Amino acid sequence: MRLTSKGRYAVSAMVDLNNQRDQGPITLSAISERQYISLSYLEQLFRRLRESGLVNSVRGPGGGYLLAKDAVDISVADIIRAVNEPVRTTMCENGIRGCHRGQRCDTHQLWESLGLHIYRFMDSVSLAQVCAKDAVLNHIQLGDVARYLPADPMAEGMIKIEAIS
Amino acid sequence: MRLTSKGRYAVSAMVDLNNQRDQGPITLSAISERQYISLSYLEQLFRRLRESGLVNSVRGPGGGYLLAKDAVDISVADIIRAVNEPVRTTMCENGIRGCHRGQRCDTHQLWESLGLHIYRFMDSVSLAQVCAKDAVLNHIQLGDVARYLPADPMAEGMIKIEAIS
DNA sequence: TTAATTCCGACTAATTTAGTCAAGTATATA
DNA sequence: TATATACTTGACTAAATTAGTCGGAATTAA
Repeated sequence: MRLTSKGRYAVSAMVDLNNQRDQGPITLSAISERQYISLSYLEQLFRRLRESGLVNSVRGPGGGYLLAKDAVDISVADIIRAVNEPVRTTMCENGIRGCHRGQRCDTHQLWESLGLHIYRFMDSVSLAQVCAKDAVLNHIQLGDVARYLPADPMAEGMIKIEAIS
Repeated sequence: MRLTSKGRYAVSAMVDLNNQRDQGPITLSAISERQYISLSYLEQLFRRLRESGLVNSVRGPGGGYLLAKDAVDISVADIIRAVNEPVRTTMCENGIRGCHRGQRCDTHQLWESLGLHIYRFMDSVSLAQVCAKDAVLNHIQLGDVARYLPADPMAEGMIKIEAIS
């Protein structure tokens, strides 16, 4: 999980796309103007968003981009994952096994787990939640981070998140 | 909040430091060997960790680094924040007000809020939690992400996290 | 005094981010 | 059909960040 301004750009663009979803296909130049992101850079980002199945494209005049699914089914993590390269594991050559110099990297699983947590958290925030607050309050309330649940509750213990205020 | 392998290195080093805390000051070369991080790069990272008050240094032979506070009082976010440059806000020139070209950047507060969430989550995981599981299971259980609370519960609503399994 | 070790600044290389450019291809519409 | 619109693609560049390297200076235990 990488978190840089690249992901920020992508999230901003997707928010824009969803906010304008009644207008039919949205052109990148329109997004470019509203979000102050260069058209060419948006082209790069949307190539990836399309390849990840998050947006559909319509070519020709009147064309543009549309969300491929409902905003409640798109998480912030989906968007960030789409535009980022897969994380380069600098410390470990292979995946979860066999770390470099033939020795076990004893912090590998540790970071894997921590990364998983962050990932799940980001996956718990949907584009719809982000957009709703953007439109209404321009601000996300903590209480709206609905549920933060592991894919298999039995596997690793389970956390319940409740808004209590 | 930026999340790259730089932060990973720093967290790994801090985990190592805490795991060896009974041994007195720990030299960077020892950490370098155990964690496969170059000594010079560790020097860069520890300069920042020291400036942020997360570690104390002891110079001269027998010297090295020690955690400046108890591991329960150091969050993963503290560590990552320490080694990273302050985030460059590419889209907005000033802080929370006055975005570029004189116009209001309508996704600024949005991302501020989302970033705040991620931040708080990372702040809820302490080095001690990370280390405990590293030593025993080499794995963090979800149920151990103890509390995820805003600094001022009244300000923005409040979330309670409970392990329920 | 000597060796171990942190401290510090300047430098470099690799990678990623951000952005440009110059072509294409598809298609609605005049 | 012609044309303008808009996506698609690949190659390229510049800036920033990451991940180091290097050489020395300061500190201090032995």
